[in-house]
Amino acid sequence: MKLIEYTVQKLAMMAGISTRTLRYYDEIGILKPARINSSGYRIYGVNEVDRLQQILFYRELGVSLESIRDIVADPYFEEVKALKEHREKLLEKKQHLDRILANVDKTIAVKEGRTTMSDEEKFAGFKQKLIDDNEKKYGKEVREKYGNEAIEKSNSKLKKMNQTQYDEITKLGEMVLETLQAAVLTGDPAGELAQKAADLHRQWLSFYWDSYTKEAHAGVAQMYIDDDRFKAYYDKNQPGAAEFLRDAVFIYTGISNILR
Amino acid sequence: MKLIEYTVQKLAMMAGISTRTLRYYDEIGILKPARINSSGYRIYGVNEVDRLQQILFYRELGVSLESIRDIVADPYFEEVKALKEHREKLLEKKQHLDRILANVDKTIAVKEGRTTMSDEEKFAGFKQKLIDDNEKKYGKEVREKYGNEAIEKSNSKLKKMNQTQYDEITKLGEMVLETLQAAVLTGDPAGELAQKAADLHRQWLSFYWDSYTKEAHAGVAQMYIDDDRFKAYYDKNQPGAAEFLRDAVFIYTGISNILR
DNA sequence: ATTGACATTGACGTAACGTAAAGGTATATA
DNA sequence: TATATACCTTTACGTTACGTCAATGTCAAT
Repeated sequence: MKLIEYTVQKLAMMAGISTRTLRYYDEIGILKPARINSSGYRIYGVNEVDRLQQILFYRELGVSLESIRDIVADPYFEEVKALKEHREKLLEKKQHLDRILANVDKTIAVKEGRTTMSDEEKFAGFKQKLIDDNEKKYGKEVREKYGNEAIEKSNSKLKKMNQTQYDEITKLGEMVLETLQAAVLTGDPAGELAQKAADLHRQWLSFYWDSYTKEAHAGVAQMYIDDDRFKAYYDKNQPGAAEFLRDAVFIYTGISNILR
Repeated sequence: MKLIEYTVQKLAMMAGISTRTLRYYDEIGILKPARINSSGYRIYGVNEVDRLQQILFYRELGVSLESIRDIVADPYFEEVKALKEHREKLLEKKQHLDRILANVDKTIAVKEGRTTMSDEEKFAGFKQKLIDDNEKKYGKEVREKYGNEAIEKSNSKLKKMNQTQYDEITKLGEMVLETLQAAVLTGDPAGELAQKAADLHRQWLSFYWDSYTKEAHAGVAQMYIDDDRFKAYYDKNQPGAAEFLRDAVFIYTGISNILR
């Protein structure tokens, strides 16, 4: 069995990256060479090839190099599990592209006079970060407002979150919006769809909160009505959506009219 | 008809970007506000909404802001045509994701012991830029070596190339490689597949050259054999691929043995 | 010995913003 | 009218992930 080794140019060319990138990766400790030969050259082996592959998968998914380093250097890093997560995330990325493609198609239809489109709709597919950004910005304010101690601990939990979990939140946030939109059309906040939206909303919030309580959930939902920033956001696509979500959550939690 | 206007936060929130991004886009001239009100606030209108949408489509495709500015600011910019190009490029991006997904799937199979994979294969999907990078690096050298005057003009043509055309080259380069690999298996440089590879190769080169000549084409193919950089690159996946491509091109051009 | 390809380190620069400070403006409320 | 809050501005510094270049050492072929 011949031991295959690569210098920087060979590995870079094989992987489709620059030699500069390999040196940078050595420098920041994300991909160290197997050894340094007597001339001072970096020599990479099969283990480094496999790690570079993983790095490139994560990079493709937009993960920062710092995060990638923390992930792949973990002694408990499980390669196959990571690969399966890559797979999921890549499929989500494809769905994201589909949403943008749908946007392009609709925009073409608009320009050709076949249909119309709100200014909001023109940015469909570009806003997935918005909902969780809102929670990041206002979540603390909610907790201060409603004085729930369990929720106060959410900052430490948020910091432990890696990119994969972050993406999970993104997906959940989208599902909340989509389900909510469909549920509003039913007009029934106690109905199956509305209760599903409320449950998804709970799941989404649970990423930020160390522990979940129905009171806090209901409090957040009420804030959507009381606070024009949230109300405007949810109502932009569908008038009444914020109020509907509030009603659905009240029914879901069994808590209503207490917070007014 | 009420005239809709947006300040930075409203437009940014709607588009899923930051207010900082909008100010930056104003600064670099890619998206100027419709007007500045008496307080000095940026006010955007429907035209700016549409332009921002186009900017975000291009950004999604990885086009630099400088290029985007040149494209959208062109008086002859055709919106619908651009949208249709976005569509094509997005579909290609999906195909790129499919290649990476296939790579992930195969890598999982390897780790689970179901199949094997070369080091080269481990980077499938990450190398689309490599071939045209090679031409960029060595193309001028070829022209100096063979003294073809028509080819000397390729620098000016290359500079006029926009991102869409650049991506077109990428796609063609891939097709050359794929077709070449299949053709080598036939063992017949005069066969249909081999001649297709030679033709794709010609198309790819034609992006760089103002005018095509058979002599220059044959010269490049011969260089693949004479120059270890090219030979090593093409032979890495399949031993003999560089020589096979040389033979196929000689037959395609009807020029052989002249350049030796 | 010479030449060309490949390696090293060190260093500067860049694209595309994120973040923060200082200060002005708009709006609602007491 | 005063105050508080949200929003706006400009200025300026910092960050991430490299690209580019210079100076110099190493390897292999002639």
